[in-house]
Amino acid sequence: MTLEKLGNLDKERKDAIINAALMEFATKGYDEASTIIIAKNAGISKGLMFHYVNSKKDLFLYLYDYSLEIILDDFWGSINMNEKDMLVRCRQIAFIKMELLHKHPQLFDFFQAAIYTDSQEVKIELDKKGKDIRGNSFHKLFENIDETKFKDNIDIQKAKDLIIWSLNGIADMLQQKVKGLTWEEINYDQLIAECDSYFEILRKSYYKEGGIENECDFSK
Amino acid sequence: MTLEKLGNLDKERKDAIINAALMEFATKGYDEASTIIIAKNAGISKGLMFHYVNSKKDLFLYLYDYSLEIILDDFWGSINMNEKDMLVRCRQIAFIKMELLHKHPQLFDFFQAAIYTDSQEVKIELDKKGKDIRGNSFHKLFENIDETKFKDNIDIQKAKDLIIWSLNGIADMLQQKVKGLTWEEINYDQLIAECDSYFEILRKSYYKEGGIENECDFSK
DNA sequence: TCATTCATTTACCATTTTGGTCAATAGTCT
DNA sequence: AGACTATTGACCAAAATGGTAAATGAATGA
Repeated sequence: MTLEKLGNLDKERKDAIINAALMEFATKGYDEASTIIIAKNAGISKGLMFHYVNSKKDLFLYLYDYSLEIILDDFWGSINMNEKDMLVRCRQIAFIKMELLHKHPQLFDFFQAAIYTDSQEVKIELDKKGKDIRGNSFHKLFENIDETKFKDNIDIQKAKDLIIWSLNGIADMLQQKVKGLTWEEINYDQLIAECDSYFEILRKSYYKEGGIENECDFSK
Repeated sequence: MTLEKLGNLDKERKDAIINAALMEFATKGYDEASTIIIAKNAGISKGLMFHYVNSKKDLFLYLYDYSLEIILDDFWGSINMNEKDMLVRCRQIAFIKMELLHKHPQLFDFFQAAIYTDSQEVKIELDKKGKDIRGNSFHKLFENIDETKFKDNIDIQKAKDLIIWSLNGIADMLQQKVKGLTWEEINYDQLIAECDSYFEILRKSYYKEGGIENECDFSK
């Protein structure tokens, strides 16, 4: 979804509209979101806003693509896919996710609202896009992993699953601890330490013993 | 939240109202749900429905308590808390959850809608109740666990966390596989086998070696 | 048969809110 | 001044909402 008129705007106004819309949709959901409030918070009249965006629906879908692009670009720009150690990559993912959450809190809030919206008007098209992402991006995350590090007596694919699920848990925990805090209030070192202690256990659990210290580099 | 008038009704009509309301709220969310549709699907007029339930809000909160009670009773009635083996208990939880999902699909759908509703009208009271449950019930789930089975060189609490997160993943996987299928279409044995292969890995990963066969009883 | 009481319906309401439009205005450049 | 664009805000038709209360129907009892 592209909005020509909005795209050719000075950055300031464009951002004002986008931010106002993100916030409104994030807090109220699609149906309850009011176009007049968006316009007001963007500092323009409703009439002008509808001059830039053809309809509420288009604006919403535009925001979805826009947010997704920013987040995904940021994500794939941050992650080092040369790292073949599954656990180190997981560690990266956990922290990148946390950082993204802090860098773009509105975007994440918007996404949560977008995903759980019931509105028939946008749900179908949202589902379509969602499927693509989960299909495309997710399994890319764990491609090219060095499987020789895993213990021999376990099913490696299933072990990977378990690690991914554990990663989800760790990331959620991080997210909860960080929620609402400012960047300065966070004790980053402590967070890293706690996080690493979990990965340490995962390593002991799923990797072969020996050759640990030198092979597995936990530095970022 | 109790609704006197509704409680003193013949079961048939009461159920009709409850089911109609559950479905409507589940599919549309609180705000979008229409009282007239609920009444119609329950086979009565709107006027009569408002004679039984004072307001839309009361009906919604009543359903929340009602659903929760049914599910929790069923859950705690099914689980064997004498089982001290963490992994066996997890296995129980996974399957009970799956069974509950099949027994009361409407209730789960309703809950999902209820939890993710944005409506200011009910959100506050919902949050209140939600906190109680997570605080009370959840940590009860993993009380009284035999910790001697865990490996000595790892932090047991963290290992428990990792197992719980893995359980979440396993349960979600089960849920997805079972979604939409009828009870007969499900290859239960295969599901159990797959599930157990994950728990097998978890056992190898987090428990001490030896004494496995006889100590860990995977029969239900 | 009539009256009373209950269950139920139906017509109605007051209000709110919505996304979207368009004629009028203000501002800017030549 | 005149031409052109950017911007406003009053206005709309329509829907749909939760809730009410008078009217109707059914059942009971004398």
